[in-house]
Amino acid sequence: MQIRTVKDLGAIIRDRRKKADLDQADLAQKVGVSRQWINEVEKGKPRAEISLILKTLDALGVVINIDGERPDKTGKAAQPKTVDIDSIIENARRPKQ
Amino acid sequence: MQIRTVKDLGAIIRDRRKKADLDQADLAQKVGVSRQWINEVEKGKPRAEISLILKTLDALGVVINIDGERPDKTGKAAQPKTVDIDSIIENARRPKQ
DNA sequence: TTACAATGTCATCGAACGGTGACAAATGGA
DNA sequence: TCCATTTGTCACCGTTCGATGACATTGTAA
Repeated sequence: MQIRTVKDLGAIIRDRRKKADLDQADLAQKVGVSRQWINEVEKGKPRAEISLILKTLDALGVVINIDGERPDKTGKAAQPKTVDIDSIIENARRPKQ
Repeated sequence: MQIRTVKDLGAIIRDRRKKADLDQADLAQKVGVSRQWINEVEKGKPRAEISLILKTLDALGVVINIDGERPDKTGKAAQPKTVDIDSIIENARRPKQ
C-alpha cells in the first residue's frame, strides 16, 4: 500500500494496531507516547513529529520503503524520466531571483 | 530502500534533491518551507512535522509504501506470524494495570 | 586568489507541540 | 438493561516548532 497523506498513515496505524489486538493505551505505552497522541495520529494529525511516527510504525512492525521514481500516471508530481535541460539551464542562470 | 530512522529519511531527501538538480532553496520553495527547514531535515531533524515531510517526498517524486509484516530477521520489533494467544489473554485480563 | 553560490548556524517570535489529568461519548459483553 | 472498556475531547503548561533575517563556512569556477 502507498502512503501519500497523514490520513493514509493514520489508517495504517489504526489497522495494524487492531490486527495486533492492542488498544490505543497499549500502543501508546509500547511507543512511549500518550494515548491522546495515538488517538490524534490515527485521525491524521498533520503536525505530528516524524520520529514518533517512525517509532510507532516500528512498534507495529510496519516497514516503510522507498521505490525508484514514481511511475508517470500514479502521482501528481511526476518526475521526468530524462534529463530536464531547461531546468538545468534555468538553475545555472546567474541571478537566481 | 527501507526507512527506519530520520537519518535515513534525510539521506533520501538529500540524494533525491541532488539527482533532481535542485539546491536547498529550490526545494524549499517547491515544498513551501524555509531553506533552513530543508537543511535541518536533511541532517535528520527528529521533530519535523510529518505532513511537511510527506510534501517534501512528494515534491521529489519519492513514493513511500508499506509492506505486509516485517520479515523475521530484518527488524528489531519482529511481529509473530501466528496469533499470540498469551498476549491476547493478557489483554483480556480484567485489571489492565 | 578572488568572487559568488550553496550550505550551515544563530537569535527572535508567534504558534503549536505532546504530556497530564479529567470527563463525556461510544462500544461491546453479560 | 447494566457495566466496564475503549475512544474522543478538553484546558493547562513547559517545550519546541518553523519562518525570518542575518552572518559564517564551505564549495567551486574563473
